Amino acid sequence: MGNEQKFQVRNRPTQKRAQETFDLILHTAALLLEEVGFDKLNTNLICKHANITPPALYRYFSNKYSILEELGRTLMDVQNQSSFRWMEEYRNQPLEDEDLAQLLREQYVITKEFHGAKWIMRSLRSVPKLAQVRFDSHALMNGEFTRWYSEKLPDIDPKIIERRVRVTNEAGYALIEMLLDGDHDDADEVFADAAIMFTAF
Amino acid sequence: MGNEQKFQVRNRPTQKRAQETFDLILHTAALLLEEVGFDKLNTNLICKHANITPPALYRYFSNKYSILEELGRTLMDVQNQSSFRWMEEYRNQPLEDEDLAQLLREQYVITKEFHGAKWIMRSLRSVPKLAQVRFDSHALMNGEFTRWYSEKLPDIDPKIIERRVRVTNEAGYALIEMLLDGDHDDADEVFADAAIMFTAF
DNA sequence: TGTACATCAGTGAACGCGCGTTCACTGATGTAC
DNA sequence: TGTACATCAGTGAACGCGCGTTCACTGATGTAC
Repeated sequence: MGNEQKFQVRNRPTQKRAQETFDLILHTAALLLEEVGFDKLNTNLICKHANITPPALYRYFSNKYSILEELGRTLMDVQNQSSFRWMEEYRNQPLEDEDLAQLLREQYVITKEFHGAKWIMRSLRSVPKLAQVRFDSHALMNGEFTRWYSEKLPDIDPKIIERRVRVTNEAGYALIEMLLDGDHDDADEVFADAAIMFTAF
Repeated sequence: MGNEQKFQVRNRPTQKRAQETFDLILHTAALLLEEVGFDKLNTNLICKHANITPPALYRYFSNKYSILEELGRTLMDVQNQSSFRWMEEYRNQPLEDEDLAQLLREQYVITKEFHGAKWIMRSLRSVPKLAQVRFDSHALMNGEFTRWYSEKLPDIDPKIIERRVRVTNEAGYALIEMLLDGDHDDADEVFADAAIMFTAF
């Protein structure tokens, strides 16, 4: 597909002023996502709120999808870094329910504090052009977790571990999205329950 | 909000011809969703494929959201009916892993066969105007499942049951969405694993 | 260290396409007598 | 049972708004000598 590149970042900024504009666009977009949601977000609106003109935005991003892609990569990256730290910490320890709950809680907090995260996660789900970002990230994390568990549980078939990691990760993300929707004031209990459920394996 | 009604069905058809057009629009939209996804779907496109003119569509639906809403309600309803049947069947029996796996599998099959279901579920997640459909349906099912489990487990705090039902239902839907994404050929095993996980409660 | 020049960054204004939406109309269906 | 009339269903054509996108330009930053 020759037009795939249309959804990548166009020019990475080089000068300091350019870097500021680049960041400003991403930051403004994230704030606007929180305010108006994904479908109402558009490039003109971002420009208006960022006090720049469309061609300035257009220099760096082809369209709103490429902005979302950039935000999505950043969010996934922040989440993944947290998982890596957790894996490192518990590499040589026995694992308990509470430890898993801790991981989920931390993911939740990180995501909650990331502007527009709710919408970013949703659009990574629902926009085909962005699905790749989510897919790559999940594939990476599933792989890492599978290796990590395999070290801990060398006598279990890695294929089974892989599948269960996939199931728990997917469920974990879904629960975080559920809680981000608001109206749920029992995040801690939900994660505690989920952790019990996950360690059932 | 005075414009809330804009996303409801406008006129329910009365005559036979009208009913056919109404159904044709929904059916065409569902097929198109499978083909082009949610963002590329629009009313003009639906009209073209259904061989009708825009005002004909507009007589019944205000816009693509109201079509999605109708499709969403229907899908949720079909899913829920299946859950009701399952609950009825196992009301007076002890529950085993395999029974839960059976429920999940049936939900999966039903959803898979419903045209455009993947996109319908996704848009119910990501479009705020449609979120209510999903919310209502989940609230209903969580309530029903909570009552059902409470009968079976009278000595457990209903509040805990409610939370765990919520967690498992949300996870269940997420797994179905994951599997609908394709590239996963191990649906049966995933559901078997999930059932083990869920019965851990 | 200053200046001349090249490149980078951003502006202002416009344009064209596609989408939702409407208007005035024709044709189809149902109903009263 | 037939006909006259009311209402329902759908057409054809157009329009206007908003969005993405571009063009020709000005101003800012970096660099070579």
